[in-house]
Amino acid sequence: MSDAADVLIEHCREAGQRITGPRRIIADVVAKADDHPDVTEIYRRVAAIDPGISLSTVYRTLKVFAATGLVERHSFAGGRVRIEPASDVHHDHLIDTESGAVIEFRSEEIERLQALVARELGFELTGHRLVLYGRPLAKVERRDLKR
Amino acid sequence: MSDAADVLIEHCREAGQRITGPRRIIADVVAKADDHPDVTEIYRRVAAIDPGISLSTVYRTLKVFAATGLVERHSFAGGRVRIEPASDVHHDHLIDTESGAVIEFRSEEIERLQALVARELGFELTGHRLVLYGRPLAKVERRDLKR
DNA sequence: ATGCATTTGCGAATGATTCCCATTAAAGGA
DNA sequence: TCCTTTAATGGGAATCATTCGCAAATGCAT
Repeated sequence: MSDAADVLIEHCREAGQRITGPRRIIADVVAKADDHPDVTEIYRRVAAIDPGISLSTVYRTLKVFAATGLVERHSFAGGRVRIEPASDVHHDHLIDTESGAVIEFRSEEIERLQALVARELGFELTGHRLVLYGRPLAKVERRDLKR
Repeated sequence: MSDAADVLIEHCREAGQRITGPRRIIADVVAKADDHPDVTEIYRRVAAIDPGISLSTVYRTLKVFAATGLVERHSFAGGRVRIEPASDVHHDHLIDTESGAVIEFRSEEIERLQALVARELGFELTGHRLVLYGRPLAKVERRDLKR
């Protein structure tokens, strides 16, 4: 049981949620995940620890965790939702279109511009979702990397 | 049958696709849509013109149009795909979290920064998806709208 | 007009996610 | 520690969007 999982559990308790066996295990799996797994994959990992835990419970628990802000639910490419433990520092994602790998990044400038754009349109920015899709540059192409 | 629909049809023909009755109607409906309807909504509008057209055909045709670059398929909030006729000028979307309305916008600066960020990470930006979520500012709140 | 490959319609199939509900198990107090 | 209350669980059915399979219909080049 990792420290990060303990943090999840603790927040969960503070949110008035019961701390159950399944939730401990799901928290543990999610806390350890650094690869944005989908729900089915989380279910697999959970089932590897306790095969008795149902898919329904995984879905429900993830929803609870998400509502409490403990995990984020992304829907990158069409279809299934992918999960990542919430981190205090917000970040966006870049998807390697060749390997499917998910790279995290953060750009203060983009963040700032988004809020600005929203305000110009008459809105208070309450959230956003930015996903970049890119093809890895060959080494030779990187030579003229500016800035 | 609008001009825009004719353009769709023409491109479709150039792409080696057969121009059928259903496709004409779907092209017409899509070309007229300025509200990012989902597939079911398009089906409703199509069926209002020719009730014989099946939902499958709508799905298939939209996929063909999308593959040919004639329409874009977004998946904003969880679940269903939403359609919009492709325009030559790229834009992103802001969702009014209170009404669900979709507002289009374009920010050259954000576009530029995205490409820059991607390059810094070692990628050539091939696409992106940016959705802002915002709450409409009350009139009184807008008074100090900067810039 | 004719032949043939594409499309279509319709219903069944899929896949992800949610719902229902009887059973089980936390949490808090006696 | 032992109840009581109430939320959580398991598992299967239900839902929703989307895709498939295939026989019948229809564009389009000849």
